[in-house]
Amino acid sequence: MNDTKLIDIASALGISVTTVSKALKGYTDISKATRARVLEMADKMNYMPNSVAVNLRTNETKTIGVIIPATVHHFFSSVLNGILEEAEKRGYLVIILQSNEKYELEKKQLALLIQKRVDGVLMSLSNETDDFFHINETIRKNIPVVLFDKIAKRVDCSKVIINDAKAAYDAVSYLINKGFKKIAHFRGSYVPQNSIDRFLGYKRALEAHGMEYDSKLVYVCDNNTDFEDGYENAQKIMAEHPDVDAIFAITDLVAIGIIKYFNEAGIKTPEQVAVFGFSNWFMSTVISPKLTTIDQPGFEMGHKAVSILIDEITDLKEHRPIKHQIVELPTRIIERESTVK
Amino acid sequence: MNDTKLIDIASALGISVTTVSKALKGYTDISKATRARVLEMADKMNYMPNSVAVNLRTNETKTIGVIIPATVHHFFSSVLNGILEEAEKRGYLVIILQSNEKYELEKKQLALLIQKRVDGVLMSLSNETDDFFHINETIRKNIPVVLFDKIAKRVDCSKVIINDAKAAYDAVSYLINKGFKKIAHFRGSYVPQNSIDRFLGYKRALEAHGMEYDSKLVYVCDNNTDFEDGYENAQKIMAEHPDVDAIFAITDLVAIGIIKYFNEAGIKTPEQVAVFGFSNWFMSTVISPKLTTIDQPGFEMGHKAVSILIDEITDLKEHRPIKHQIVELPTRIIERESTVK
DNA sequence: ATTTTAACCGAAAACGTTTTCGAAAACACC
DNA sequence: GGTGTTTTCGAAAACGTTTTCGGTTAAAAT
Repeated sequence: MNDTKLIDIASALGISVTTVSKALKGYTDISKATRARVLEMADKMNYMPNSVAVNLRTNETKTIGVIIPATVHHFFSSVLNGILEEAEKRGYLVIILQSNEKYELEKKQLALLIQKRVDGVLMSLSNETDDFFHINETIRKNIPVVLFDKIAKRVDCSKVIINDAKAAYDAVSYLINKGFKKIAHFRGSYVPQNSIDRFLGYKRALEAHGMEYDSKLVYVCDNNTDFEDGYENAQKIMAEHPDVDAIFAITDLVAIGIIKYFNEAGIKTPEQVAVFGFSNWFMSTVISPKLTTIDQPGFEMGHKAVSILIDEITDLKEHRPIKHQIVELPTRIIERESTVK
Repeated sequence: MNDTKLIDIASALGISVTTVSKALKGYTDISKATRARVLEMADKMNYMPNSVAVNLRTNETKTIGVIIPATVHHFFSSVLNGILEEAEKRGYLVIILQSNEKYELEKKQLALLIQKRVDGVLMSLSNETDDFFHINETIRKNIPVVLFDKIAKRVDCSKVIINDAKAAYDAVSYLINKGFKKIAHFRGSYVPQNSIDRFLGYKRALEAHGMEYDSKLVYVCDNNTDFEDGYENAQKIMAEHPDVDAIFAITDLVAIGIIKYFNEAGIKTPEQVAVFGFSNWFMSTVISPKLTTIDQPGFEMGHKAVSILIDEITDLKEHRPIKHQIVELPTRIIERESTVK
């Protein structure tokens, strides 16, 4: 254990800790000469400031907390990637917590982060979360929060999102323009905003193009971890509505479940039924036929969210007013085989 | 900002900070009565200890650092999942850093973690890493390190691994027993231990079954982020060795690249050429034909690695001798369509 | 009535920094 | 030689805890 601290440098040089500290931090009231001596000695003794002490004194930890619903998830790991890169670039470390889509866990973890004195928090809400007191409390405590992807419209903070409704609208419009007549939707569960918005986009696109919305063509897939849901509902819809000719799925995972079933049941995609996914996961190029989907820029989302968060943190520190922003990242249709005859 | 501290409780109750602190921590020299009063007041004032101050005083941060080569990677995100779960259960937070397979980054990040005063470090080495000074230095500073998956045999610390050589040996033996005669290997780059070990397992299996090892049947795939490498080398091998009848790939990603090419080129899998992957990524069930592969227990690996690390941290704290352990997690063959005719 | 013991509490130091403020020294000017 | 100015440094407080050690009081024992 050769942990050198300020006092070691000070006594080695016969000067005070104050002077050493100031020399290292470039204060101007230290002469060039002693400053040089300090720098040299610090280097020689391999000095590294004790972050914990610095944190206590400066009241900032240069750490941000991140709460996501899951890590084993292509989209979220992309976001994480963006977060880590941008945070590192700006000199912040990041503590990750995963809520496993549980509201209670999410709440507990947020409390943990606050206690750890993180400088700010990045969150994507769990599917269960429909009460936002814990988030509002955090904001009230002057800890900046930025929400991404799975957000709550009613919380007053910065957000980084895609326009789920528009993306879904575009997807379904695309299908309509391709000539598909009976378009079903495999939606997600009822609470998350994305799920609602994508459903609304689906519905609006139908109505905008003079097609009748039929609630019986909407199936709920609320399992996020495997493609069974898509598989089973595909089976079901073909029994109940054998004349459906396209399905817009809430995620690539669901879409892949659908295609899996179709492949096994000998239902041709896209000839008999076209399939449209959402998110552009890696595996959407692995499945055959390759999946048409919406590209959801996870990496950029992580980048942007960190960037906004750190800006708010520094604004707060310097007593500048912080203005919340809602950034909407563009999405686009990735056309592949599952929708082109 | 309503951050209550010990002194707030103390003055509200007309007692000293010492007493409050002791009451909260259950010291026995505080009367039942005042202890109750303190607890109640702390609850009422919503007291949460300032971790930074505690850290400084106790000289531990209850935080562990994790350095992995990549986050957008099915295996590593599984490990991360295990790490997060076990760490949370044991009251530790985790700081994630990704090296992007770069040695210099890995080194810098380790320094960052040390400066942050993490209590221990979990690492999976980058592909470039062939110098271990930074890790040995960390250990010398009495910061426990446990390596997982991509380890260095020469570093003296605990490790959690699979037996890559044996797993590869089993895979190739399986192919041999299935009657495949000309088995190629798509290996990884030359530095990482896994890559070496899987290659050795391949070679030994051939030799053990009286088959000749031919270095011309070994192709190098050193790109870890997409399946192009597998795709291109599949193309190449079919030109150079059209009579190959099985390929053992170093990862599922490479295997999927191979199958993709075969599907496009009309080469039947497994009829003409069987394909064997490694890791059991999610997408190995998405590809058609479904991929036979080796199950690599990422979640358990994360779990175990954290468990060992925290044990070492507490042993160290209580001045017990720490004994390094090498834990080898079992793997097994997942037989799917890509190898059964 | 005195001593012993136990129960309860608090002063103070410590963890390693940062920053304010004042003091000393050096220099300049008349 | 006095006055003012600049340069350079350090003492000390502060951040919020934890823990040691001693002190006070009350109860128990003699």
